[in-house]
Amino acid sequence: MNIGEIARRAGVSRSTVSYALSGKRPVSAATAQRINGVIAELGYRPNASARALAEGRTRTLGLVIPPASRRLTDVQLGFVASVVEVAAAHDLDVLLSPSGGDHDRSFERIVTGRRVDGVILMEILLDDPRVARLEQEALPFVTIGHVEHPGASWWVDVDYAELIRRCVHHLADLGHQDVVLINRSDELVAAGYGPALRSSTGFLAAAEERGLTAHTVCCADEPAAGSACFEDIRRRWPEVTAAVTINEAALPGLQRALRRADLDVPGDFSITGVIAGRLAEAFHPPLTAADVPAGEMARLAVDLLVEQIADPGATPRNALLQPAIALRSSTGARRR
Amino acid sequence: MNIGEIARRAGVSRSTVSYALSGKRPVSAATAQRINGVIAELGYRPNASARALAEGRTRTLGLVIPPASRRLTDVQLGFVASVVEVAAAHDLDVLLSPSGGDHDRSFERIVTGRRVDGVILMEILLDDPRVARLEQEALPFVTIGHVEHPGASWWVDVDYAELIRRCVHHLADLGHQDVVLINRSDELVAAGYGPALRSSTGFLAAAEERGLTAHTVCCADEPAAGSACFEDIRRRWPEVTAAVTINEAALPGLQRALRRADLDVPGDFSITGVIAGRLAEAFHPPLTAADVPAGEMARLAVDLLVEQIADPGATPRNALLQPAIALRSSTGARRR
DNA sequence: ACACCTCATCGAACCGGTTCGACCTTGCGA
DNA sequence: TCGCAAGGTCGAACCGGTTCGATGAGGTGT
Repeated sequence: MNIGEIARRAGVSRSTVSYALSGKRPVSAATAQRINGVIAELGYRPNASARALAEGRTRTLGLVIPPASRRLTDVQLGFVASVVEVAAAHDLDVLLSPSGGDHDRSFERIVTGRRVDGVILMEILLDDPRVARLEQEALPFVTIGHVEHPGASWWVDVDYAELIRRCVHHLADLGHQDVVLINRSDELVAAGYGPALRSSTGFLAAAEERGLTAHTVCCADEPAAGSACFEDIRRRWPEVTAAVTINEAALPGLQRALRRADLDVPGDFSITGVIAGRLAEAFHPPLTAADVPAGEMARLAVDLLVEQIADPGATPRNALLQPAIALRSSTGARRR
Repeated sequence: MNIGEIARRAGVSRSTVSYALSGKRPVSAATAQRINGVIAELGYRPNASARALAEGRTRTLGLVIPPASRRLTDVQLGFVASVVEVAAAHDLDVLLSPSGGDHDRSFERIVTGRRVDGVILMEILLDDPRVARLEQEALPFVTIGHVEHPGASWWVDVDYAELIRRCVHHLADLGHQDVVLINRSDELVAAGYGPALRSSTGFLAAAEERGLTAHTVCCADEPAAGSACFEDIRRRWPEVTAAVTINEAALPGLQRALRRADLDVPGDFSITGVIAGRLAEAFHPPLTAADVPAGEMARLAVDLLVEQIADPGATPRNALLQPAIALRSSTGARRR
């Protein structure tokens, strides 16, 4: 079922079939109809590899995800699904590449082998080697999160510093004096993971603005660590009455530790932060938190990438999202 | 940076470079070294599209996932991540295609355009049109779940009927007389989703074996539905003392409803079923449940697919997994 | 010394599309 | 009536690899 076969059966040349399909040159109505008839009859579709070779583009986007060993968070998973869906709307396919901070075989295969027209890079570090690699390869790309000094680059990010700042102000308004930030894992912070670092600076800055006493702790991305972390906080700083967190994976553990300590939320202790809406709703009570808009980020990322692919010379654009904090039931006035 | 350029700089023909790279014909040590030197210097990698066209295979697997609109469950997400990782170990890339029961554009693009060497089909229905499509296209594929009458086909599945049967026996051993199955959504059941149907039959059969009174309900895949569903159960069958479920998404709602009804687990009410380990641990108390081994399923699925691609004439194989039920703390003796 | 074989390499064809330039009609205006 | 433009089609080149058959150089056996 190749284009030559179609041409033969329709009694025309291969180029005429090609033009009938692409519409890049006029084809007489009679011929077009004959060709379309044959195509429909045989269920023909052009071979994607051949087309990619000839056109010099693959109609495929690469999506670099964190390695599976480090479990993807709920937000990240929603993001992946949305990217695939938005790309499909553009008639683009999505190739997945699990890759740690260092560029591994999978990443190299996609980038150097010209398997994709552009790349979306998830969970980038403040100084990410893969960014340099993509620039060197002159492959269009959009990062989720931005590097420390995003000269002229394309990215989409959530303004963690600002969101955390708002959370702190919200707690201060409620009368809290002693607050803690439950950050993500040590390793991520050490590796230079932007959201973790920016949350931390935003948190400390806001606490200072409002004259609060602030502590920050790192917590591995799993329930057990959440419990341990909370107990640690109670032991070290018993005066703390509210927590801000961006660590979704630790929430179940946090919940359990709160119950064990027989603390009522928000009566005895307030919790807020940046949390996927679905998880915030699942908490008991539902969490007052900013929801990372994974779907919108995916749409923006794909749109930016498509724009960049269409015109590689365009001046880079970016988007810094500031989703609103949804008021639910986990924050209340200080009461001790 | 194409193979001609490498050949020119190494002073050999294109075919010699190709043979040096593939090792399919001997190349003298001196020439090989010269070629490798040039390749390393220029950072050359063969163009994936050209190679795919020439070889007739893309070194890419297609993974058909449920559409993003229907949120992927935790297990499914773990599965996707594992598939990508296992495929990467085989030096294969993974192309994602969101597709509902009906074959849509994305699915057709992947299948007909020969973009992939084989397909893994998630969440198939008992009678799935996409299976027929793949057979017609003579494209190797492995299904997750099996169709009603899997003549000679390749698949991997979890033995829901058996697992649910064991759950019921476990509850019967603890003295429970009245049990309920909280199944997945009406729509899925109506569409002929295998695990839902097989869970139901396994549940009823086991209850009969042990002389239990059994009820089954469907529940949409979201927390709110879980609450409503549980309240409905209490109202209709107040004598029920234990539930078996495969609906992970409803768990948070179930949890909330239990608390509202002031029921202690497992003192007043026992819960078990087939649940992702991570979610089972997050429940309060941790759930006694069978864990769907997403990682192992992914490994098996990819291995089977690779085997089938290597030898399309091989006799089909399949795997029916029966993971053990992990005893945690959500089931106890009947006490009323 | 000659035939013969092996090893290393080359050139050409091929995979299945796209695209460019050329060609032949046909219709229109001057 | 002739010239020219536009419409429709074709053949050939090209994208960047792989693979097959042929060729030449060098070594061996008789």
